Amino acid sequence: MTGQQEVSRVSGLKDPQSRKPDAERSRADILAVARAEFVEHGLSGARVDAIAEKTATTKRMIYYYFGSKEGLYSAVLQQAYADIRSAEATLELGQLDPLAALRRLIEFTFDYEDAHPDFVRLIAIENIHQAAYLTRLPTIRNVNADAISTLEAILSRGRAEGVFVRACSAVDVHLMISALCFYRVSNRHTFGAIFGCDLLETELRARHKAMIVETIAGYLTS
Amino acid sequence: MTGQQEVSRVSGLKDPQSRKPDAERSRADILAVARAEFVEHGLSGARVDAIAEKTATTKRMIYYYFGSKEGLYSAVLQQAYADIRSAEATLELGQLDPLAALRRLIEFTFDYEDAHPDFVRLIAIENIHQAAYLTRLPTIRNVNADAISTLEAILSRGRAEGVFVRACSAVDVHLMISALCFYRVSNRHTFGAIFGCDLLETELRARHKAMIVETIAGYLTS
DNA sequence: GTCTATAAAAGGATAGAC
DNA sequence: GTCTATCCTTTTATAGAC
Repeated sequence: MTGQQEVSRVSGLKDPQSRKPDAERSRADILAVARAEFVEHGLSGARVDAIAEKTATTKRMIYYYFGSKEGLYSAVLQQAYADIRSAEATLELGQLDPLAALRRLIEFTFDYEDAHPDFVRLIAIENIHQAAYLTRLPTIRNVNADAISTLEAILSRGRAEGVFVRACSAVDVHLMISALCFYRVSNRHTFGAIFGCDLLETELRARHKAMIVETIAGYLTS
Repeated sequence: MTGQQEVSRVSGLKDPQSRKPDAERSRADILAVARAEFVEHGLSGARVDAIAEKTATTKRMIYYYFGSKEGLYSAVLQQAYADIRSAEATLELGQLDPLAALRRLIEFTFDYEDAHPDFVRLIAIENIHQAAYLTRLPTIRNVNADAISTLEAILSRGRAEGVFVRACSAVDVHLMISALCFYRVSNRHTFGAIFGCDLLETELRARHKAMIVETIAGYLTS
Protein backbone atom coordinates (compact mmCIF):
# COMPACT_ATOMS: atom_id res chain seq x y z
CA MET A 1 0.00 0.00 0.00
CA THR A 2 2.97 2.34 0.50
CA GLY A 3 4.03 3.01 -3.06
CA GLN A 4 6.51 5.23 -4.83
CA GLN A 5 4.90 8.54 -3.94
CA GLU A 6 5.17 7.81 -0.24
CA VAL A 7 8.83 7.00 -0.65
CA SER A 8 9.75 10.29 -2.21
CA ARG A 9 7.78 12.13 0.44
CA VAL A 10 9.71 10.43 3.19
CA SER A 11 13.17 10.33 1.69
CA GLY A 12 12.89 14.02 0.84
CA LEU A 13 15.68 14.80 -1.60
CA LYS A 14 15.68 13.21 -5.03
CA ASP A 15 17.70 10.01 -5.05
CA PRO A 16 18.77 8.72 -8.49
CA GLN A 17 20.70 5.83 -6.97
CA SER A 18 17.96 3.24 -6.17
CA ARG A 19 17.88 3.99 -2.45
CA LYS A 20 14.45 3.09 -1.09
CA PRO A 21 14.54 2.33 2.61
CA ASP A 22 10.97 1.08 2.78
CA ALA A 23 8.46 -1.73 2.63
CA GLU A 24 8.72 -3.39 -0.80
CA ARG A 25 12.46 -3.40 -0.71
CA SER A 26 12.80 -4.79 2.80
CA ARG A 27 10.22 -7.48 2.15
CA ALA A 28 11.94 -8.62 -1.01
CA ASP A 29 15.32 -8.54 0.68
CA ILE A 30 14.14 -10.65 3.60
CA LEU A 31 12.43 -13.08 1.26
CA ALA A 32 15.54 -13.62 -0.84
CA VAL A 33 17.79 -14.18 2.14
CA ALA A 34 15.24 -16.42 3.83
CA ARG A 35 14.90 -18.54 0.74
CA ALA A 36 18.64 -19.19 0.64
CA GLU A 37 18.67 -20.01 4.34
CA PHE A 38 15.69 -22.37 4.27
CA VAL A 39 17.05 -24.08 1.20
CA GLU A 40 20.39 -24.56 2.88
CA HIS A 41 19.25 -25.77 6.29
CA GLY A 42 15.60 -26.75 6.03
CA LEU A 43 12.72 -25.28 7.98
CA SER A 44 13.82 -26.47 11.42
CA GLY A 45 17.51 -26.01 10.67
CA ALA A 46 17.23 -22.42 9.47
CA ARG A 47 17.79 -19.73 12.08
CA VAL A 48 15.83 -16.51 12.15
CA ASP A 49 18.86 -14.73 13.61
CA ALA A 50 21.04 -15.95 10.76
CA ILE A 51 18.50 -14.69 8.24
CA ALA A 52 18.28 -11.30 9.97
CA GLU A 53 22.05 -10.90 9.98
CA LYS A 54 22.37 -11.44 6.26
CA THR A 55 19.59 -8.97 5.62
CA ALA A 56 19.93 -5.21 5.25
CA THR A 57 17.20 -4.98 7.86
CA THR A 58 16.67 -6.54 11.30
CA LYS A 59 14.99 -9.47 12.96
CA ARG A 60 12.20 -7.29 14.21
CA MET A 61 11.17 -6.63 10.62
CA ILE A 62 10.89 -10.29 9.82
CA TYR A 63 8.23 -10.65 12.48
CA TYR A 64 6.70 -7.36 11.46
CA TYR A 65 6.20 -8.53 7.87
CA PHE A 66 5.79 -12.27 8.14
CA GLY A 67 4.55 -12.84 11.67
CA SER A 68 6.61 -15.94 12.39
CA LYS A 69 9.31 -18.21 11.07
CA GLU A 70 6.65 -20.41 9.57
CA GLY A 71 4.94 -17.45 7.96
CA LEU A 72 8.22 -16.52 6.36
CA TYR A 73 8.73 -20.05 5.13
CA SER A 74 5.26 -20.09 3.60
CA ALA A 75 5.98 -16.85 1.77
CA VAL A 76 9.20 -18.31 0.39
CA LEU A 77 7.34 -21.39 -0.78
CA GLN A 78 4.64 -19.37 -2.45
CA GLN A 79 7.15 -17.26 -4.32
CA ALA A 80 9.05 -20.32 -5.52
CA TYR A 81 5.90 -21.70 -7.13
CA ALA A 82 5.06 -18.31 -8.61
CA ASP A 83 8.52 -18.23 -10.18
CA ILE A 84 8.28 -21.57 -11.94
CA ARG A 85 4.75 -20.85 -13.13
CA SER A 86 5.82 -17.61 -14.75
CA ALA A 87 8.71 -19.43 -16.43
CA GLU A 88 6.35 -22.11 -17.72
CA ALA A 89 4.07 -19.42 -19.09
CA THR A 90 6.76 -18.36 -21.59
CA LEU A 91 6.57 -21.73 -23.35
CA GLU A 92 4.86 -21.64 -26.73
CA LEU A 93 3.92 -25.22 -27.37
CA GLY A 94 0.77 -24.67 -29.42
CA GLN A 95 2.61 -24.15 -32.71
CA LEU A 96 4.70 -27.29 -32.43
CA ASP A 97 3.59 -30.73 -33.49
CA PRO A 98 2.72 -32.99 -30.52
CA LEU A 99 5.96 -34.94 -30.34
CA ALA A 100 8.07 -31.80 -30.63
CA ALA A 101 5.94 -30.10 -28.01
CA LEU A 102 6.39 -33.03 -25.64
CA ARG A 103 10.13 -33.00 -26.11
CA ARG A 104 10.25 -29.29 -25.51
CA LEU A 105 8.19 -29.58 -22.34
CA ILE A 106 10.47 -32.30 -20.99
CA GLU A 107 13.55 -30.29 -21.86
CA PHE A 108 12.12 -27.24 -20.18
CA THR A 109 11.45 -29.16 -16.99
CA PHE A 110 14.90 -30.70 -17.09
CA ASP A 111 16.60 -27.36 -17.66
CA TYR A 112 14.58 -25.50 -15.08
CA GLU A 113 15.25 -27.97 -12.29
CA ASP A 114 18.86 -28.32 -13.33
CA ALA A 115 19.28 -24.55 -13.20
CA HIS A 116 17.29 -24.14 -9.98
CA PRO A 117 18.48 -26.69 -7.43
CA ASP A 118 17.15 -24.26 -4.85
CA PHE A 119 13.63 -24.87 -6.04
CA VAL A 120 14.16 -28.61 -5.98
CA ARG A 121 15.53 -28.54 -2.46
CA LEU A 122 12.63 -26.42 -1.28
CA ILE A 123 10.12 -28.92 -2.63
CA ALA A 124 12.06 -31.74 -1.00
CA ILE A 125 11.98 -29.87 2.30
CA GLU A 126 8.28 -29.24 1.97
CA ASN A 127 7.74 -32.96 1.45
CA ILE A 128 9.59 -33.68 4.68
CA HIS A 129 6.89 -31.58 6.29
CA GLN A 130 4.24 -33.52 4.42
CA ALA A 131 3.26 -30.50 2.37
CA ALA A 132 1.64 -28.97 5.43
CA TYR A 133 2.49 -25.42 4.36
CA LEU A 134 1.83 -25.89 0.66
CA THR A 135 -1.63 -27.18 1.47
CA ARG A 136 -2.52 -23.93 3.22
CA LEU A 137 -1.36 -21.78 0.30
CA PRO A 138 -4.33 -20.22 -1.50
CA THR A 139 -2.76 -20.41 -4.96
CA ILE A 140 -2.00 -24.12 -5.23
CA ARG A 141 -5.00 -25.14 -7.24
CA ASN A 142 -3.86 -22.90 -10.10
CA VAL A 143 -0.53 -24.67 -10.29
CA ASN A 144 -2.40 -27.86 -11.00
CA ALA A 145 -4.53 -26.38 -13.75
CA ASP A 146 -1.64 -24.79 -15.63
CA ALA A 147 0.69 -27.76 -15.53
CA ILE A 148 -1.83 -30.38 -16.54
CA SER A 149 -3.89 -28.57 -19.14
CA THR A 150 -0.75 -27.90 -21.19
CA LEU A 151 0.24 -31.53 -21.16
CA GLU A 152 -3.29 -32.73 -21.76
CA ALA A 153 -3.54 -30.61 -24.90
CA ILE A 154 -0.33 -32.12 -26.25
CA LEU A 155 -1.41 -35.65 -25.50
CA SER A 156 -4.85 -35.39 -27.04
CA ARG A 157 -3.48 -33.78 -30.20
CA GLY A 158 -0.88 -36.53 -30.40
CA ARG A 159 -3.50 -39.23 -30.04
CA ALA A 160 -5.67 -37.67 -32.71
CA GLU A 161 -2.71 -37.69 -35.07
CA GLY A 162 -1.83 -41.25 -34.11
CA VAL A 163 1.69 -40.42 -32.84
CA PHE A 164 0.89 -41.27 -29.25
CA VAL A 165 -0.53 -44.74 -28.96
CA ARG A 166 -0.11 -45.34 -25.25
CA ALA A 167 -3.15 -44.97 -23.04
CA CYS A 168 -2.16 -43.01 -19.97
CA SER A 169 -3.26 -39.83 -18.28
CA ALA A 170 -1.57 -36.45 -18.33
CA VAL A 171 -0.93 -36.78 -14.61
CA ASP A 172 0.87 -40.08 -15.20
CA VAL A 173 3.12 -38.55 -17.84
CA HIS A 174 3.72 -35.50 -15.68
CA LEU A 175 4.72 -37.81 -12.84
CA MET A 176 7.37 -39.51 -14.94
CA ILE A 177 8.78 -36.29 -16.31
CA SER A 178 8.97 -34.77 -12.85
CA ALA A 179 10.43 -37.88 -11.30
CA LEU A 180 13.25 -38.20 -13.81
CA CYS A 181 14.11 -34.50 -13.81
CA PHE A 182 13.70 -33.99 -10.07
CA TYR A 183 15.56 -36.98 -8.70
CA ARG A 184 18.88 -36.32 -10.37
CA VAL A 185 18.91 -32.92 -8.66
CA SER A 186 17.27 -33.78 -5.35
CA ASN A 187 19.28 -36.95 -4.77
CA ARG A 188 22.54 -35.96 -6.38
CA HIS A 189 24.34 -35.98 -3.04
CA THR A 190 23.54 -39.50 -1.89
CA PHE A 191 23.74 -40.77 -5.45
CA GLY A 192 27.06 -39.04 -5.94
CA ALA A 193 28.42 -40.36 -2.65
CA ILE A 194 27.48 -43.93 -3.49
CA PHE A 195 28.41 -44.03 -7.16
CA GLY A 196 31.24 -41.53 -7.11
CA CYS A 197 29.89 -39.16 -9.70
CA ASP A 198 28.46 -35.67 -10.00
CA LEU A 199 25.07 -35.80 -11.69
CA LEU A 200 25.10 -32.09 -12.44
CA GLU A 201 28.37 -32.23 -14.33
CA THR A 202 28.09 -31.12 -17.98
CA GLU A 203 28.74 -34.37 -19.76
CA LEU A 204 26.40 -36.52 -17.65
CA ARG A 205 23.86 -33.75 -17.75
CA ALA A 206 23.62 -33.78 -21.55
CA ARG A 207 23.48 -37.55 -21.75
CA HIS A 208 20.76 -37.81 -19.15
CA LYS A 209 18.73 -35.07 -20.71
CA ALA A 210 18.65 -36.92 -24.01
CA MET A 211 17.99 -40.20 -22.25
CA ILE A 212 15.01 -38.85 -20.34
CA VAL A 213 13.45 -37.32 -23.43
CA GLU A 214 13.93 -40.54 -25.38
CA THR A 215 12.57 -42.69 -22.60
CA ILE A 216 9.31 -40.86 -22.22
CA ALA A 217 8.81 -40.13 -25.91
CA GLY A 218 9.52 -43.78 -26.60
CA TYR A 219 6.99 -44.93 -24.06
CA LEU A 220 4.22 -42.80 -25.50
CA THR A 221 4.90 -43.60 -29.14
CA SER A 222 5.25 -47.38 -28.90
CA MET B 1 31.67 -56.38 24.30
CA THR B 2 29.16 -57.29 27.02
CA GLY B 3 27.48 -60.36 25.63
CA GLN B 4 24.92 -62.91 26.78
CA GLN B 5 27.04 -64.49 29.49
CA GLU B 6 27.41 -61.17 31.25
CA VAL B 7 23.68 -60.72 31.17
CA SER B 8 22.85 -63.91 32.95
CA ARG B 9 25.50 -63.17 35.53
CA VAL B 10 23.94 -59.83 36.26
CA SER B 11 20.27 -60.71 36.02
CA GLY B 12 20.85 -63.66 38.30
CA LEU B 13 17.76 -65.84 38.10
CA LYS B 14 16.78 -67.55 34.87
CA ASP B 15 14.39 -65.48 32.85
CA PRO B 16 12.42 -67.31 30.13
CA GLN B 17 10.38 -64.23 29.29
CA SER B 18 12.76 -62.20 27.07
CA ARG B 19 13.59 -59.76 29.83
CA LYS B 20 17.10 -58.42 29.13
CA PRO B 21 17.65 -55.03 30.66
CA ASP B 22 20.98 -54.53 28.95
CA ALA B 23 23.06 -53.26 26.08
CA GLU B 24 21.80 -54.91 22.88
CA ARG B 25 18.21 -54.37 23.76
CA SER B 26 18.54 -50.74 24.77
CA ARG B 27 20.60 -49.93 21.71
CA ALA B 28 18.07 -51.50 19.37
CA ASP B 29 15.21 -49.81 21.18
CA ILE B 30 16.81 -46.38 20.94
CA LEU B 31 17.68 -46.94 17.30
CA ALA B 32 14.13 -47.88 16.35
CA VAL B 33 12.58 -44.93 18.14
CA ALA B 34 15.20 -42.55 16.79
CA ARG B 35 14.60 -43.73 13.26
CA ALA B 36 10.91 -42.95 13.52
CA GLU B 37 11.64 -39.56 15.02
CA PHE B 38 14.25 -38.52 12.48
CA VAL B 39 12.05 -39.72 9.64
CA GLU B 40 9.15 -37.72 11.01
CA HIS B 41 10.91 -34.45 11.77
CA GLY B 42 14.27 -34.49 10.03
CA LEU B 43 17.67 -34.20 11.69
CA SER B 44 17.25 -30.66 13.00
CA GLY B 45 13.57 -31.08 13.73
CA ALA B 46 13.95 -34.25 15.79
CA ARG B 47 14.26 -33.78 19.53
CA VAL B 48 16.52 -35.89 21.68
CA ASP B 49 14.15 -35.44 24.58
CA ALA B 50 11.25 -36.69 22.48
CA ILE B 51 13.25 -39.74 21.44
CA ALA B 52 14.21 -40.48 25.03
CA GLU B 53 10.61 -40.25 26.20
CA LYS B 54 9.40 -42.81 23.69
CA THR B 55 12.18 -45.17 24.65
CA ALA B 56 12.14 -47.70 27.45
CA THR B 57 15.42 -46.15 28.55
CA THR B 58 16.58 -42.56 29.18
CA LYS B 59 18.29 -39.67 27.46
CA ARG B 60 21.49 -40.37 29.27
CA MET B 61 21.74 -43.72 27.48
CA ILE B 62 21.43 -42.13 24.08
CA TYR B 63 24.58 -40.17 24.75
CA TYR B 64 26.17 -43.16 26.39
CA TYR B 65 25.71 -45.31 23.31
CA PHE B 66 25.77 -42.86 20.43
CA GLY B 67 27.71 -39.89 21.75
CA SER B 68 25.57 -37.20 20.18
CA LYS B 69 22.42 -36.51 18.27
CA GLU B 70 24.41 -36.67 15.07
CA GLY B 71 26.02 -39.93 16.07
CA LEU B 72 22.57 -41.36 16.62
CA TYR B 73 21.42 -40.11 13.24
CA SER B 74 24.43 -41.68 11.55
CA ALA B 75 23.66 -45.01 13.18
CA VAL B 76 20.08 -44.82 11.95
CA LEU B 77 21.28 -44.07 8.45
CA GLN B 78 23.73 -46.93 8.47
CA GLN B 79 21.09 -49.39 9.58
CA ALA B 80 18.67 -48.23 6.92
CA TYR B 81 21.20 -49.01 4.21
CA ALA B 82 22.05 -52.33 5.83
CA ASP B 83 18.36 -53.23 5.75
CA ILE B 84 17.84 -52.58 2.06
CA ARG B 85 21.06 -54.35 1.14
CA SER B 86 20.02 -57.48 2.97
CA ALA B 87 16.64 -57.35 1.21
CA GLU B 88 18.34 -57.00 -2.16
CA ALA B 89 20.53 -59.97 -1.37
CA THR B 90 17.51 -62.26 -1.40
CA LEU B 91 16.91 -61.60 -5.09
CA GLU B 92 17.82 -64.48 -7.38
CA LEU B 93 18.21 -62.89 -10.77
CA GLY B 94 20.87 -65.18 -12.22
CA GLN B 95 18.41 -67.86 -13.31
CA LEU B 96 16.09 -65.50 -15.15
CA ASP B 97 16.53 -64.32 -18.71
CA PRO B 98 17.79 -60.73 -18.94
CA LEU B 99 14.47 -59.03 -19.63
CA ALA B 100 12.71 -60.94 -16.86
CA ALA B 101 15.57 -60.17 -14.50
CA LEU B 102 15.34 -56.48 -15.31
CA ARG B 103 11.61 -56.46 -14.71
CA ARG B 104 12.04 -58.24 -11.45
CA LEU B 105 14.71 -55.81 -10.30
CA ILE B 106 12.52 -52.83 -11.12
CA GLU B 107 9.56 -54.39 -9.36
CA PHE B 108 11.66 -55.12 -6.32
CA THR B 109 12.82 -51.50 -6.13
CA PHE B 110 9.29 -50.26 -6.60
CA ASP B 111 7.87 -52.55 -3.94
CA TYR B 112 10.61 -51.90 -1.44
CA GLU B 113 10.33 -48.13 -1.60
CA ASP B 114 6.56 -48.33 -1.67
CA ALA B 115 6.59 -50.49 1.45
CA HIS B 116 9.28 -48.44 3.19
CA PRO B 117 8.43 -44.74 2.94
CA ASP B 118 10.58 -44.36 6.04
CA PHE B 119 13.63 -45.33 4.08
CA VAL B 120 12.74 -42.92 1.29
CA ARG B 121 12.22 -40.06 3.71
CA LEU B 122 15.52 -40.77 5.40
CA ILE B 123 17.37 -40.58 2.09
CA ALA B 124 15.56 -37.35 1.28
CA ILE B 125 16.59 -35.93 4.63
CA GLU B 126 20.17 -37.00 4.09
CA ASN B 127 20.16 -35.18 0.77
CA ILE B 128 19.02 -32.01 2.49
CA HIS B 129 22.23 -32.34 4.45
CA GLN B 130 24.16 -32.91 1.26
CA ALA B 131 24.98 -36.49 2.20
CA ALA B 132 27.40 -35.22 4.83
CA TYR B 133 26.71 -38.15 7.17
CA LEU B 134 26.46 -40.83 4.52
CA THR B 135 29.85 -39.79 3.20
CA ARG B 136 31.46 -40.52 6.56
CA LEU B 137 29.90 -43.98 6.81
CA PRO B 138 32.53 -46.69 6.31
CA THR B 139 30.23 -49.09 4.49
CA ILE B 140 29.03 -46.94 1.59
CA ARG B 141 31.39 -48.26 -1.03
CA ASN B 142 29.86 -51.71 -0.67
CA VAL B 143 26.40 -50.39 -1.43
CA ASN B 144 27.72 -49.19 -4.76
CA ALA B 145 29.33 -52.51 -5.66
CA ASP B 146 26.27 -54.60 -4.86
CA ALA B 147 23.73 -52.44 -6.62
CA ILE B 148 25.64 -51.91 -9.82
CA SER B 149 27.25 -55.28 -10.37
CA THR B 150 23.83 -56.94 -10.32
CA LEU B 151 22.47 -54.58 -12.93
CA GLU B 152 25.62 -54.71 -15.02
CA ALA B 153 25.38 -58.48 -15.23
CA ILE B 154 21.80 -58.28 -16.47
CA LEU B 155 22.61 -55.64 -19.06
CA SER B 156 25.64 -57.39 -20.52
CA ARG B 157 23.77 -60.69 -20.78
CA GLY B 158 20.91 -58.85 -22.46
CA ARG B 159 23.22 -57.23 -24.97
CA ALA B 160 24.88 -60.51 -25.77
CA GLU B 161 21.49 -62.01 -26.49
CA GLY B 162 20.45 -58.99 -28.53
CA VAL B 163 17.44 -58.12 -26.35
CA PHE B 164 18.93 -54.87 -25.10
CA VAL B 165 19.97 -52.68 -27.98
CA ARG B 166 20.35 -49.37 -26.20
CA ALA B 167 23.85 -48.19 -25.30
CA CYS B 168 23.79 -46.88 -21.77
CA SER B 169 25.58 -47.63 -18.54
CA ALA B 170 24.30 -49.56 -15.56
CA VAL B 171 24.48 -46.36 -13.51
CA ASP B 172 22.24 -44.61 -16.03
CA VAL B 173 19.63 -47.35 -15.84
CA HIS B 174 19.88 -47.46 -12.08
CA LEU B 175 19.31 -43.72 -12.00
CA MET B 176 16.07 -44.02 -13.96
CA ILE B 177 14.76 -46.91 -11.91
CA SER B 178 15.52 -45.11 -8.67
CA ALA B 179 14.11 -41.82 -9.88
CA LEU B 180 10.78 -43.28 -10.94
CA CYS B 181 10.36 -45.44 -7.86
CA PHE B 182 11.66 -42.88 -5.38
CA TYR B 183 9.85 -39.76 -6.50
CA ARG B 184 6.33 -41.10 -6.20
CA VAL B 185 7.06 -41.85 -2.55
CA SER B 186 9.30 -38.91 -1.65
CA ASN B 187 7.13 -36.29 -3.36
CA ARG B 188 3.73 -37.80 -2.77
CA HIS B 189 2.73 -34.99 -0.43
CA THR B 190 3.37 -32.01 -2.69
CA PHE B 191 2.24 -33.99 -5.71
CA GLY B 192 -0.90 -35.07 -3.89
CA ALA B 193 -1.62 -31.53 -2.71
CA ILE B 194 -1.29 -30.11 -6.21
CA PHE B 195 -3.04 -32.81 -8.20
CA GLY B 196 -5.47 -33.99 -5.58
CA CYS B 197 -4.50 -37.62 -5.54
CA ASP B 198 -2.78 -40.16 -3.32
CA LEU B 199 0.11 -41.78 -5.16
CA LEU B 200 0.32 -44.63 -2.68
CA GLU B 201 -3.28 -45.66 -3.16
CA THR B 202 -3.73 -49.22 -4.47
CA GLU B 203 -5.11 -48.55 -7.92
CA LEU B 204 -2.62 -45.85 -8.89
CA ARG B 205 0.12 -47.90 -7.35
CA ALA B 206 -0.51 -50.87 -9.63
CA ARG B 207 -0.84 -48.74 -12.74
CA HIS B 208 2.36 -46.85 -12.05
CA LYS B 209 4.27 -49.98 -11.26
CA ALA B 210 3.41 -51.44 -14.66
CA MET B 211 4.08 -48.12 -16.33
CA ILE B 212 7.55 -47.78 -14.85
CA VAL B 213 8.52 -51.33 -15.79
CA GLU B 214 7.25 -50.83 -19.34
CA THR B 215 8.95 -47.48 -19.73
CA ILE B 216 12.41 -48.68 -18.80
CA ALA B 217 12.14 -52.05 -20.49
CA GLY B 218 10.89 -50.28 -23.59
CA TYR B 219 13.78 -47.87 -23.59
CA LEU B 220 16.38 -50.61 -23.38
CA THR B 221 14.82 -52.90 -25.97
CA SER B 222 14.11 -50.35 -28.69
C1' DG C 1 8.95 1.26 9.64
C1' DT C 2 13.06 0.58 12.04
C1' DC C 3 16.34 -0.34 15.88
C1' DT C 4 18.20 -2.19 20.62
C1' DA C 5 17.52 -4.97 24.25
C1' DT C 6 15.42 -8.73 26.46
C1' DA C 7 12.08 -12.07 27.82
C1' DA C 8 10.83 -16.87 27.86
C1' DA C 9 11.46 -21.24 26.62
C1' DA C 10 13.57 -25.17 24.47
C1' DG C 11 17.12 -28.11 23.47
C1' DG C 12 21.74 -30.49 23.45
C1' DA C 13 24.71 -32.23 26.53
C1' DT C 14 26.69 -33.63 31.18
C1' DA C 15 27.41 -34.47 36.42
C1' DG C 16 27.38 -37.67 39.67
C1' DA C 17 25.04 -41.18 42.42
C1' DC C 18 24.09 -46.11 42.36
C1' DG D 1 24.60 -49.69 32.54
C1' DT D 2 21.12 -46.87 34.28
C1' DC D 3 18.60 -42.90 36.53
C1' DT D 4 17.62 -37.94 38.20
C1' DA D 5 18.60 -33.43 38.10
C1' DT D 6 20.64 -29.64 35.94
C1' DC D 7 23.88 -26.67 33.29
C1' DC D 8 24.44 -23.62 29.52
C1' DT D 9 23.68 -22.23 25.04
C1' DT D 10 20.66 -21.26 21.42
C1' DT D 11 16.42 -19.72 19.59
C1' DT D 12 11.86 -17.90 18.85
C1' DA D 13 9.48 -14.10 19.80
C1' DT D 14 8.30 -9.45 21.85
C1' DA D 15 8.67 -4.81 24.40
C1' DG D 16 9.23 -0.26 23.82
C1' DA D 17 11.80 3.81 22.20
C1' DC D 18 12.23 6.72 18.04
